[in-house]
Amino acid sequence: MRENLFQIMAKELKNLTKRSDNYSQWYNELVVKADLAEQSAVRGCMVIKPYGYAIWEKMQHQLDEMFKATGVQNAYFPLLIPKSFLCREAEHVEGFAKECAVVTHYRLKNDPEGTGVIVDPEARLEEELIVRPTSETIIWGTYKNWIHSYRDLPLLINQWANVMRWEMRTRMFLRTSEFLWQEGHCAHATAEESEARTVEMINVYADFAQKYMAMPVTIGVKSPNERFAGALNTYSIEAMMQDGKALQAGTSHNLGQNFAKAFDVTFMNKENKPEYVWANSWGVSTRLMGALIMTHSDDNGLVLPPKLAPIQVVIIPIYKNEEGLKEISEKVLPLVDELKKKGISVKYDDADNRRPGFKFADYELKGVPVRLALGQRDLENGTVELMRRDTLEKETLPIEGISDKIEEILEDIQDNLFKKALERREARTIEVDTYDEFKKKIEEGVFIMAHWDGTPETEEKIKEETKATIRCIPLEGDKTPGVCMVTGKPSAQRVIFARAY
RNA sequence: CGGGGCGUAGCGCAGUCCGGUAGCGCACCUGGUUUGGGACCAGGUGGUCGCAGGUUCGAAUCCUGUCACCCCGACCA
Repeated sequence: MRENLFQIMAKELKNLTKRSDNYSQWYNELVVKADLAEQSAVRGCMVIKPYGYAIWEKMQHQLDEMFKATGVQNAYFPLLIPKSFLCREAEHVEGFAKECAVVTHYRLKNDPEGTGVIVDPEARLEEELIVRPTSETIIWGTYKNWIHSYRDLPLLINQWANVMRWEMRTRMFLRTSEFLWQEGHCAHATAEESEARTVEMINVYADFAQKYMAMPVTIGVKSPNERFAGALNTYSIEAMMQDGKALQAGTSHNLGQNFAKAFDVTFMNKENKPEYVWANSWGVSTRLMGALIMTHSDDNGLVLPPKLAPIQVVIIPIYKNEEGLKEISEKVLPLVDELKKKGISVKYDDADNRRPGFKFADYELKGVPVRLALGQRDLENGTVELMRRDTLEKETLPIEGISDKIEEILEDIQDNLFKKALERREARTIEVDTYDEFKKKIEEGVFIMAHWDGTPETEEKIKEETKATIRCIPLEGDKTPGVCMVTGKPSAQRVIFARAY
């Protein structure tokens, strides 16, 4: 018989590093039990529940501010893309064709041979519509009408939207059929400007990941095999999950003039000559939620960095009767106000239908960074019990000045989570020089820095034999040349190999 | 699309081999006692056993078909 999450976690999943076998089960249960999301009735889709969505909203809000600081504006484009649009860019359509949902009809009718409704065969669309898997095509189809002169550039637009990719296999947050994301689409007058924008945005993502999600990432260039369909070049941020697998957390693509040519987007330059514009696109998705969960969580549940926690502090009263609760509330309510004035989101959970022990476990499961507990004993001593979610350490502190202390601890938790994740990644990143050693080490769940001859064939061979791919060619760090571990041909620098989600 | 698994109460499952009153835990409702780490006692509500056929006096159980979902592959900016 199946016990509850905690028993399962305790029994089967005690050691994080040994988790890889059951990792996906652990992850799924965590998403469901922490009340973030659940599988929907629609194949491969999920229902994001209020608590999960609150985290996403915090991410959105922060990203939006960062985008706007670079001059980007928000807009919105249609969900449905005419099939002919999608086909304009050859590589692009090839990359997405296998996973597109298609709208073919616009009407239903009563089933003449029974109850219920059927698709009305009379109502077939002349041209099928594709549910957007990404919006490059519809957006460049639109930009054609927006861009005429060099004075219209740069055009810096972002949209928050849902997209659909009919993936064969799905996993909550990491790869769902429908997902929420933002996609930025910029048009520039020169190749240099467009490249600079592409790099700027991957840096924004890296900043966000590290400062807000407390998740260390490596910025790098994708190998040709992993490049976005229709791009000249793809930059990505790559993160390591607790099982040592890699997760691509955000991408920024330099599209060159491919889409401008496909959609005939030109502008008059200062010399009054027509030129194709230079394009880039960049996006992050609800996959970041998955990354957040898999980077920090432990067997007690979610662990949220304070900067993204919908509830940063929860206060739980411990009392015997209504009188007791009243006394505690008198002490707690001014503290709640004080914390709110500092901009800290705080929940005072005085619901009397749950016992304190239940609440403790429940808020741990939800990843609330700081918990205060206040009972009769504390009232007498002028103290409060504080527990921090990252270390699970409890201490009893004077209630006097506790709000300053909390502010401090929240910052410390944020830093500590990043530090822990960084240490883990460093401990599990190794340099390897022979293919034999590579094959052995890759089984352990590590990032391997190795030399590669730069050819798709070699990468393909490694992928087939080891399931590891090149996550990225890091922009920073060691640039010492060497020889490819497989072919012995020259290599410009080490690249990151790992198994990926 | 291959290989494996599963479908029984809101959730998690037993029962299927060997056909014979539809079960358990959690949740929910009522009452009481509780409340410093997921409370306890008593009582109660809740089911076309995925769907469709077939065999049988009788099917959750056997047979045929079909549809979901999950895991492992293939696929995946």
